[in-house]
Amino acid sequence: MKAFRDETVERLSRASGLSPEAVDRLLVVAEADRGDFALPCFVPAKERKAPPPKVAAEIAAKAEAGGRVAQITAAGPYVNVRLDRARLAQETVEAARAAGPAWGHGSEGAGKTVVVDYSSPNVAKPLAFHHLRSTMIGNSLVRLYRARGWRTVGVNHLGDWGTGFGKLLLAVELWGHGPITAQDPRGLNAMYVRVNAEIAKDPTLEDRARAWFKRLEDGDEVARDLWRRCVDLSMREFQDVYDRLGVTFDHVTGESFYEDRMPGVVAELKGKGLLEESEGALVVRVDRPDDEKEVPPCLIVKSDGATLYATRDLAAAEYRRVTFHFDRALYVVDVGQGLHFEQLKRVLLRAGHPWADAMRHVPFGVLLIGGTRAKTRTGQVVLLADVLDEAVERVEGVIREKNPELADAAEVAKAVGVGAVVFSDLKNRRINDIQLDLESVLSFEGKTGPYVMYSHARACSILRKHGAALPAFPQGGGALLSDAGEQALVRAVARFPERVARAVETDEPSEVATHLLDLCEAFHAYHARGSRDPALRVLTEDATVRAARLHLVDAVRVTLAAGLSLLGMAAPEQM
RNA sequence: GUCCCCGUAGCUCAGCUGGACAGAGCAUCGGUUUCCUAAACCGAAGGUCGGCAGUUCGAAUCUGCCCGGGGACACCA
Repeated sequence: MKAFRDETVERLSRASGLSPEAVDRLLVVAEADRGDFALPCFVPAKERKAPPPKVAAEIAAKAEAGGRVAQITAAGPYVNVRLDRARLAQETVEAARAAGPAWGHGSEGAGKTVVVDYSSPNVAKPLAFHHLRSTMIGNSLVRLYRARGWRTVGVNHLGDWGTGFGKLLLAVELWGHGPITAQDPRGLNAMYVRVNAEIAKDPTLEDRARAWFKRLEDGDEVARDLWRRCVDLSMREFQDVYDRLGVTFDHVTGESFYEDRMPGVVAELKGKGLLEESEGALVVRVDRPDDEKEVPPCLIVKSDGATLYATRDLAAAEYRRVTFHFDRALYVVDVGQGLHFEQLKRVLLRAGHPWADAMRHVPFGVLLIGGTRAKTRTGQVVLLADVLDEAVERVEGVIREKNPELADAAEVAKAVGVGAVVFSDLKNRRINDIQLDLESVLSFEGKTGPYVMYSHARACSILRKHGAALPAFPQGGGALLSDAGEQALVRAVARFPERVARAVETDEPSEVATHLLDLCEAFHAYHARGSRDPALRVLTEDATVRAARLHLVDAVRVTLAAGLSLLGMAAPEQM
């Protein structure tokens, strides 16, 4: 598609006298029935002090069609461009099939490194449904960046340190370590919920929890031992869910990993004269004279001498910079932490680290339950593992009903069930808050993961039915893929790579998800019309037509498989 | 109080680096299975793009104010 756009720009540039850059800025993608591209002539008309329709007519008259451009016509104030669709069909199908799983890949990230911090759950709590967001958005971003040539480093920054642990150790002091010895992660969580409830009733317990964390930080052996066992227990449970989701990391480093680096961070800030005492604590002021808003100081050391997560994030940022030399660092963390990352970046900049500008908070909306934010502390959670179980079970039911012959039904149900949950999270823009609505997460009709996977399975089914290897693309076959249904597929396949690039630019996996839905819609409509008219089937009588259509279906299959993979989903060949 | 995000059909959303008539899915109603998987397709109905100004040849898209919802604002992460 890029070659087609470039050529369009070149021809319009020559005809209009505008620079290629100017044409490229103005050129829009037209709706299919109007052509392929359109050039609105309002801006050039203004410069020439002539009416837009006149300018459009002049440009259209001067422009020469040819090559990849079939037709250039004026329509009111617009110049419409129609591409050589036979050529577009052929080049697109050939490019997609040649690329295979690498369709959509690009090289603009070559030589650059991105560190992606995602999932990063707190230890001693189970993975709840809302953890899906950071986990799957981050997982997808890693795949997307890698596809566009970046070297990627996926980091799981476990919350295994902090006052939360003090609370847990306090709980053990109060009620014993039963859940730990019993290897019972849910019991551990119940204890965490209970201790938070107790603290809410009796605020003096808060201080005792802080004291426990201080003991941990000071290296107290009892505290250390309990802590280690809690972390191990949680990690085993996390890994189980990550395996089911197909999520992996390059570096799993808890906040505790930075424990011995924290004094260095504090010393650095002190050495640069940035630390100030405030109400017994040490802070760095990060407001600037030209600020239009208030940016409160960043708290580095608490009044009892213990550190905070800002301290650890500073240590982590410096560590990642030194270790991975990143050109970009993403933090896939909910939108509520915007201020924290703003402060973090400002502290680093004040400390003379210009690379901090490469840090990007990639925010996402929170999960709402009954209109209010889901909180693990109050125990008001839906476990992620339970949702996955439920989804897989429902899919098994659907398979029994619709495809009882399916050989590896259990495996397929796992893939489709998990895919349904994953896709429900990735299909919308990150920033939207999401209401917990299991019915829509577990529905398999309409714009869902199973719908996309089903499209892929149907494409595979047609190719399987054909049996033999695909014949060569027929001479002049592009012209056989010329009707509206086929052209819609060609366009969707052709535009896939630019959507992937855009997903990376905007850190937005939903760019890919919505594009796949568009493609699926076109594919199902194309597929269904064969029910009415055998001549419109892919596997039709005419061998030449059949060959051209098979190539197109294979290009669709390649695109769906590549897209699903970028979203971190499986693409079963049957379901 | 200050700041951030969101506000498009009954519900969930797409469209938002401004461009030709605002699109889907779910739900509702009506069709399609001797036919490449009906997890599908086709059709009907459904919208003051939260409101008011402004910028512009042109605004769902940009700016300001207001309203509504969510969130952040130091010793939690």
